Amino acid sequence: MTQTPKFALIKQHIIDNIQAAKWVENQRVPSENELAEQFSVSRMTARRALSELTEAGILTRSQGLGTFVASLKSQSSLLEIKNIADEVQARNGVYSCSVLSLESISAVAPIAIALGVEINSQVYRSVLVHNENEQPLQVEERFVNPALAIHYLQQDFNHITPHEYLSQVAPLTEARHTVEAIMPSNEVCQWLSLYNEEPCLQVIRRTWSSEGIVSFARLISPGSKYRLGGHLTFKRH
Amino acid sequence: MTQTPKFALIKQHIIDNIQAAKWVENQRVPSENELAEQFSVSRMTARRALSELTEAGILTRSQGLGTFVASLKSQSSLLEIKNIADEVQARNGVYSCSVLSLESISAVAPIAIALGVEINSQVYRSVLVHNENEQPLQVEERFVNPALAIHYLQQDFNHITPHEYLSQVAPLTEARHTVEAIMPSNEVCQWLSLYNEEPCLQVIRRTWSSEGIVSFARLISPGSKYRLGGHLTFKRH
DNA sequence: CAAGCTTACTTGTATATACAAGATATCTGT
DNA sequence: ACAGATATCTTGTATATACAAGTAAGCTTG
Repeated sequence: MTQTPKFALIKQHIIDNIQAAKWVENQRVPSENELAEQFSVSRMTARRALSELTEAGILTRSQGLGTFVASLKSQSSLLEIKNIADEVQARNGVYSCSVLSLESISAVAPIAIALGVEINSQVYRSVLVHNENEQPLQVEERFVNPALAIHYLQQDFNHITPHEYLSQVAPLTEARHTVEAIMPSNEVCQWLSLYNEEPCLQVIRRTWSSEGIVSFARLISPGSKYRLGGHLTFKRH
Repeated sequence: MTQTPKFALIKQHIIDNIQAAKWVENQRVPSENELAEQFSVSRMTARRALSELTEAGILTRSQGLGTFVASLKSQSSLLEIKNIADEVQARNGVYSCSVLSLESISAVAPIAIALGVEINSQVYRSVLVHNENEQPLQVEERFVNPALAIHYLQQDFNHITPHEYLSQVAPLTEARHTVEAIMPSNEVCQWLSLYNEEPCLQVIRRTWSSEGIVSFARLISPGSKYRLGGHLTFKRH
């Protein structure tokens, strides 16, 4: 009947008022009943507009008090960390991958701690080089908790990336990353075929599933060939 | 009456089935009417459970077809880029800031293009050094579109960071970042008091408001002192 | 056989209603 | 003056109902 639903019109009205700075941070916005009367809709429809904007982080509500414009706080923005195979394909490159090592090793202290397993227990380790057009782009050294990915060593990582495989067998619930600029070790220089020393971007990623820590990975790329790109749009409407 | 609301129980039931892998990716989940009967609730209550899980990205719905378990796809995760003053304070450091330069300059081509203004028009430029415990931690070189932040040059950046000020005068709608590992120029080495060459993390950030491109910033930090930290929890329930 | 109609199921929008529960100001009795 | 009850606002949960609209299967008809 109506081209755009009524609740969407009310949402837009609220967003407009906030963006025009007529309603400022922490200011009260009309109540469900007021909006219902103002727009000649039922309370449930007005409620839907307020609820969805609350879910989107634009408003905050509190029972008994009312609904308010949310504070923007420190406006921290987000950087997306994508699958490297997807990234290469997205720019029409040819992706390939070489498995340099795939083994079970005895976990030394820092690795055992990072994986939450006992020191000197067996863990899986893989070293892959991701290539774009046959040129090494990133080396991935990964330690995997064998309890959560029993068949890790049997995988063919030319067909499925370690991250994809692990997401299947142990659905991720949490991830932590750190990004640093480092000078590569000699070993990494060899893996990446770097003849001249150059700074590299290192991403360290630890992933959790509901069962515990799944894996711990170091992703190292030469600064001249790789950058992390991020893109974020704030308020959706 | 009921301790936990009915719609929350239904949500939990669905999440449990997905996490137990009883319902897998792209599989259909019970319809609103089926859930309503199964849990002896009204359709609207069952609908709420499905809608909220859809909003959270756990399910996908399509009119006429049904509701399905969402695919995890490439599970790209997100890295938060925080305000550096907040970060320093969060680890109990003393934050301070030195303004090295604050001026109006003539925009050379690459800067004019990045800001979307005419070549050789005047733009604002600031160079700040952010310190933690009196030690330089990051240098911020920023170019600002004067049309969108007229009083930029009159600000006291010891009281408000450029990012905070710009967020106030021109609410951000979009941001793009790239993160790279670079070797610092001599100029940057001086600003950061680096005596030995070391790799640095460079974040380039462009920000948009509804009026256009607001600013273009280079944030450079020594690799030995600074890393970007990210943390993401996937499914909330 | 094939094009089009019907039917049954799905989700999407909208309403009217009821009661619960949190917050706040006002009124009341001591 | 103060404590407690009350009234009245707010949001939160839940139901029953109605119709709209997208999808897919089966059935009808030429």
